[in-house]
Amino acid sequence: MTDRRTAILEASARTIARRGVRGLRMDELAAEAGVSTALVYYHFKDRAGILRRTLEFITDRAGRYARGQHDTEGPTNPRELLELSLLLEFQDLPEVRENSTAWGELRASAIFEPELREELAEAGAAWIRQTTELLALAQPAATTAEVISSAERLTALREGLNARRLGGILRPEHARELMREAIEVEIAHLTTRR
Amino acid sequence: MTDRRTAILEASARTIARRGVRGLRMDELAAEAGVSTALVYYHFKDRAGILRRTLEFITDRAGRYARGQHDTEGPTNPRELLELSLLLEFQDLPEVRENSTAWGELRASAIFEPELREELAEAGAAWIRQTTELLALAQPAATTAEVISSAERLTALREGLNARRLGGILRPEHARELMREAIEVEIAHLTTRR
DNA sequence: GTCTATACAAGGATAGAC
DNA sequence: GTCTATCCTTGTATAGAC
Repeated sequence: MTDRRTAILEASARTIARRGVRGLRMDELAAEAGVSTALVYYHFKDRAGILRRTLEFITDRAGRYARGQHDTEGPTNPRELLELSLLLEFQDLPEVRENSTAWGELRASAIFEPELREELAEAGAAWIRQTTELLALAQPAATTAEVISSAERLTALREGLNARRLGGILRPEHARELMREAIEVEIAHLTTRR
Repeated sequence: MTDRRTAILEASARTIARRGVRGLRMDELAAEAGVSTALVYYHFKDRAGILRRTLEFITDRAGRYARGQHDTEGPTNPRELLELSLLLEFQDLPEVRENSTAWGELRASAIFEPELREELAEAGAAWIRQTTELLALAQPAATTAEVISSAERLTALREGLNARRLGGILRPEHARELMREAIEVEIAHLTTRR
């Protein structure tokens, strides 16, 4: 593959997705990456360091992945782009699932690891921004404030549904369906308003 | 207070809310409860045991708390009861905050601790049931299927908003506002339908 | 940059007395 | 039921050679 550093980050995402943040062991991570534990420390200083960098890595990868989708599918209308972007996470592709599992784990653990919070807040804000833009395109008549509120609800719902799906108490198809309906409901709300 | 066993469970909820599941240390828990570590093991067998029982304890306490609210506020209409029940978690009372922080933590860790999943799924289902009932009362004309979907979205949104609030990237008042609007939007949706 | 070997701390769990 | 004392596994981190 690429350089060792990247290999370690990939291994970290994979391991976190499989065992959780609490279950991430430095030696296991090293083995997964095919390097020695010492090298992990050389590149990332300590455990907190890999966590921070892994969150960064996952965020970037999710962004790349989402952008890739948009390009492949060709130009479509805002409404369809919105669905595409909000439903992406619920696809049952291994890579997507790994990313969102790891993401969910890191998000949860950020509550008690202040170091991760800034990165996390930024990623969350970016999601809201992107959703707001697409919603505004889909429904130009609506107030900015209302569009933002809708975007906040949709992204928060997405995370809530994802948490349930990862917990195994909600099937992916059902999550997708609920998400799709929510988009419909919010757009209808923005339409009928005044 | 009551018996030691309960004291340990209370201490566990408190400690998980403060340090997270990952940060829960048997000796710290024991100290918090004012007992020896050995006693914790005597009552709960092992670490997984306290986690399981703490989840159970928190679920019960949340239920008691919610019911208490309803009684105190006196009989109101379904719509108001619905708001009350869905907004309860976002109040900034220490006890409520502790409960929902610990709950969020346990939910997140359940992904990797199958033992917790059953309990968790049941609690989630109970929330959906209760919300469905209140929604159906508030909007008797709607289809059962549609009401259930709305309830699923509202409860998932509640969890998503709560995760953000706990992560410190969403203020409680704003969470409440978004939740309140979501109820409005969903009820409007159920009304206009056919 | 990368490895082998190892020090060292932390934390889960139990034995045995009261 | 409850405590004191302690064991011992597991896991983080570093020293030092290549």
